[in-house]
Amino acid sequence: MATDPTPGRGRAAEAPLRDRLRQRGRRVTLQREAIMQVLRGCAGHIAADDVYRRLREEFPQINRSTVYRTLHTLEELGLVRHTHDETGAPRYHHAEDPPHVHLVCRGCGGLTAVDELPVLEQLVASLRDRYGFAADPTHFPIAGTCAQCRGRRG
Amino acid sequence: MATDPTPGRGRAAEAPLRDRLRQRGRRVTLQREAIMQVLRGCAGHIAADDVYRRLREEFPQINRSTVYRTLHTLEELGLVRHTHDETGAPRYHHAEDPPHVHLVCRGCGGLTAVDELPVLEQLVASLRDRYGFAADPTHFPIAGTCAQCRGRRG
DNA sequence: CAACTTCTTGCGACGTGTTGCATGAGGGAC
DNA sequence: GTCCCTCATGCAACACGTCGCAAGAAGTTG
Repeated sequence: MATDPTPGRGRAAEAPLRDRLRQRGRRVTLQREAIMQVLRGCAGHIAADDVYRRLREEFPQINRSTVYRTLHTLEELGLVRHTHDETGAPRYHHAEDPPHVHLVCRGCGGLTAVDELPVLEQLVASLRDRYGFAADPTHFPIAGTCAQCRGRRG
Repeated sequence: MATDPTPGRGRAAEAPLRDRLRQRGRRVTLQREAIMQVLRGCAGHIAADDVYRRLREEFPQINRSTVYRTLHTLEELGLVRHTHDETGAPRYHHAEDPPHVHLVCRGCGGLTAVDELPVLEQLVASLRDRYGFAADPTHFPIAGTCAQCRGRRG
């Protein structure tokens, strides 16, 4: 891939990737830049295979395992994170996306995003006090049954 | 459901399966009984594919998709449940196993089982009040970093 | 017990994710 | 620019999980 001349997404955004790769003795490759580009241009969460499919349109020779391995690498570098959807499948997102918790209904599959919940912070504090455990409650969703599905049958 | 008076694993334990299947117009098959038997004889959580592998020793002709479909069926009947491990992969267990939450460390993979945590109940109550959402905090683990891994690098 | 209905199973193919290995490319030294 | 070392990529094969379909079996009716 050539460098990106587009005005919308400035090339300055690519610096963190190059810097972090070099800091750790890893290499800067076209594939890594392209994959990071997809994550940057993606509003919410995205499945690894969707990243692969998007890239194939532009780079038909790119390999699935390169995409999967690169996502792990970018996560190690702290540029990308993943959470899990309602089935437990991984979903990737840019590391700077604001954190939030998902409530997922096992009846209808409905999703609710929760940005703030004081009790959640109390839970995190309690786990830190009792177990020395630094919890990240955004990594997995919280499963349950939504109001509508509760009303419907139980 | 009939109570099971057998101390070991008596055949009375099979009655709930047959009853529930018939109640819903589903059929009683050897495969279903064998799969339920594996879950009953399994202390903790088990991967679907491990159920399959165990059954193959006794029933070499059994098919992988039968096992997967049957686990879903047994879950519909309320006899089996699944949670998710630290990678998000499903883990099955007998429905009567006592519920608990898993803390999973993303550094070392270490697991801590939490039986009681008052703040967790407050969280469940809060989600019910604010969203009408009946949360099951045992379904997904809580990801984070354990005390040792925090000390090591962070 | 024989016929019939329809649920279940086994099979094959596919989707998503991982791994081992040979080839290819990044980047440092000169 | 060239050499060289090592990392990264592409490929092929595998592991786990799902789906559509035809054959088989559970259970019902007479």
